[in-house]
Amino acid sequence: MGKGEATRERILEIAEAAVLAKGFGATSIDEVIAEAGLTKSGFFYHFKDKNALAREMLRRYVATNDHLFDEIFARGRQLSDDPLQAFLISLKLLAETMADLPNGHPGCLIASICYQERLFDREVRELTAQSVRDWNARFRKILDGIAAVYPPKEPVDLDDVADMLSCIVDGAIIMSKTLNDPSRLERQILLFRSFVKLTFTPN
Amino acid sequence: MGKGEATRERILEIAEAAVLAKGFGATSIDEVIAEAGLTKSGFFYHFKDKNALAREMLRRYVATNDHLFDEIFARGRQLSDDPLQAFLISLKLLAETMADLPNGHPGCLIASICYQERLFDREVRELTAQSVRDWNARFRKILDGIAAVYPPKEPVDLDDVADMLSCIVDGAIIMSKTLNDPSRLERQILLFRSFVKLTFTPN
DNA sequence: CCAAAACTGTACTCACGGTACGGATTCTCC
DNA sequence: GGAGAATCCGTACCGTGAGTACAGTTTTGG
Repeated sequence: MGKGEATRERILEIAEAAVLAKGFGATSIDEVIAEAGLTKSGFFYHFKDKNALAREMLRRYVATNDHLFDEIFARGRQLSDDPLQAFLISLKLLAETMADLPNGHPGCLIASICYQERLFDREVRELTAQSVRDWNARFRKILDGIAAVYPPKEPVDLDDVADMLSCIVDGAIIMSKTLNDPSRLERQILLFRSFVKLTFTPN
Repeated sequence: MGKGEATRERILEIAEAAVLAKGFGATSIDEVIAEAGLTKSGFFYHFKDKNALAREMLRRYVATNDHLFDEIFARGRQLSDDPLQAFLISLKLLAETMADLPNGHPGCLIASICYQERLFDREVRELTAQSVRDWNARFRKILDGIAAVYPPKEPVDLDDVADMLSCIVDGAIIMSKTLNDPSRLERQILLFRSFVKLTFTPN
């Protein structure tokens, strides 16, 4: 890794924390470069403008999350051959992972960008939309595997159930931050787990 | 209503739409006053700074939502004496109401503020937290009434179930906006309804 | 009609995003 | 070890938006 790449990474890390804490619009380049220890010229050497910064932040965030999901859901399948059990295990792991974050979940970049959409260009907005679609598709695939073995009791749309996980996580992060109570996120994921259990477990 | 009050109301309405569309930080006073048809001096006559604007916007938003909830859940109780049925009816009404918004739900001010917390003073943040607590308490009370008649099958924490509704609505709004698909909000509320039905309906 | 309320106008300040560009390091590779 | 590219600094500048100050003007309601 070249020196430039290391600087880029440092900028992205600092910027992400700042954006999640106070929003993109309120995050000044001046404060980011102050913390990163470089000048304005240095910053604009790496990113042509704030939108370029947003794009790279987003790519970084999505990649990190994808990797996390890969791990968690692979581990679930590894611990049980039954697709339902594997998913329930993974959800438990997900809840634990979220709960273990020291100061609570820092926030969801997609949600943060969502409420400031006009600030970003089409490419950034398309990136957020695509990542949400990908996550939903991932969950949907898992649910398909479960429904093939355990037909759901209540007639539910599996696409909606897949969406629900993202919705709950995003919503619970907001509630955790608003009420300053990190535990809510974990509890909401476990409640979603109860829902899945209740829906697919045969009587 | 004096003329000043009417102007205040007009400013708040314009500002709310702008904030939900692009975030508080990106909403300029200049554009708000241009649309409202008054000068900067006129604006600062009504609000001493942007934080005062945020406070009043929030009060307005919370009051509107409270009123909407009052109506919807009163209507549910009115249509059925059974607490579970009443809640299920109300959730259906809520889903319909959200779906009927012409351009999709404009967004949740609490969520919008949540991701820009550092921009606001303690009073604004306390206002958001209190309104979330109030909504959760409202739902919790309804769930208590249901659980008294229909003990839940899966052992769930009623506080968490109450939280879940807010989480899902907030999360679904984000997904709706991100994917530019207003229908997701309605479907998520109906899915929560399925969850409630599944949890409390006796076999 | 008169005083208070509801504005207007002008003229500032300060912070921030962004541009421009020349120069100085520092790294990399031959 | 030298050359060229990558990385970064310094400085000066522009436009926009938040906010202040304050004197003056219109509008409203009793």
